[in-house]
Amino acid sequence: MSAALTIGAMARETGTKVETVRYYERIGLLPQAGRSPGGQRRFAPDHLKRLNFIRRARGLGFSLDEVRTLLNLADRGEESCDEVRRIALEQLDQIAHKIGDLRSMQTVLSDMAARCVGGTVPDCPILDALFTGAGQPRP
Amino acid sequence: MSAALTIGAMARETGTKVETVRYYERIGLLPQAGRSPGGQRRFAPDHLKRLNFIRRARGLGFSLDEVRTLLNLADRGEESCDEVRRIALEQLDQIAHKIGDLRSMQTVLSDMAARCVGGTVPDCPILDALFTGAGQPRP
DNA sequence: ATAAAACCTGTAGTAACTATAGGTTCAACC
DNA sequence: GGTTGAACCTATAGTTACTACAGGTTTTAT
Repeated sequence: MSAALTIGAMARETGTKVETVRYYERIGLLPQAGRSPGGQRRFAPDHLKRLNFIRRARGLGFSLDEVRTLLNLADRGEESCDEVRRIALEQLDQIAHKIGDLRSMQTVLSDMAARCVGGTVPDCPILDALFTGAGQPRP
Repeated sequence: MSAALTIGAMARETGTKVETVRYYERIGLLPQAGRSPGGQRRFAPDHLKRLNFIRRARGLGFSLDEVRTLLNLADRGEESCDEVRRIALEQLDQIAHKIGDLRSMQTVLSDMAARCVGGTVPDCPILDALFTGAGQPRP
């Protein structure tokens, strides 16, 4: 028998609140956990992996619906291959954009931090450098 | 006189809902817009730039509070240079992590899409490849 | 001049948590 | 075997960040 995790352990290891873990189970993002004789949840390592994924994806700005889609991709076997490919490419596109945006931010912030060492921030125009004008349409 | 934008134009150009623009103004993320004689909002190009920034940053998983912090960095002149530097470095750290996570996702999704061309998805273990939180040291 | 589109305020609803209340189970110690 | 305190349970209410009306006014195009 592999190690069964309590909800507290799950939360601790993923930086999640206990209540949030229960919430994810309730809305079906995490499959129902097993229960102890007394009725407390006992999670399998698989649950932990899944929760970890959810949290990271959320931190990157994916909605719970998008996370659900990504997880379905993972769960799905070989059936519906075209669909899998379509979704994967769609997400890749979004990810490329996100990385681009983060890179721009990185550049500007590094510049700023570097200039700050000198003693003054001349007039750090973070907005100008980064997000001038209208950006790409969002999917 | 530079072009004054209606709220609809602002929304259209940034992929935002009109209501959301008003919301940002209400909570002080966007400074008060000017008004037409009849009382409708008229935004300056600066507002557009700012709104654009907010939207992108939100799409990258920054909270409104973090966005506010970032905007304050931009607004601040040369005063409080140490503070600016501290926050910039902090955000840089976060951004580096986010880029790393997105890269992992990219790798796995590309692999999946590539394999899908062949006709079948053998058993694409997106979770295993990516976020094996179980025992892996977090970067 | 008029009609449709876009705007206004104000309020209520949704998504994704987060906190609290009031009670039960578990594990560790005597 | 009894007790006690941390961790757990359900259920519900509150928070954040929007989003969607309702009911009315202003713009704009004919």
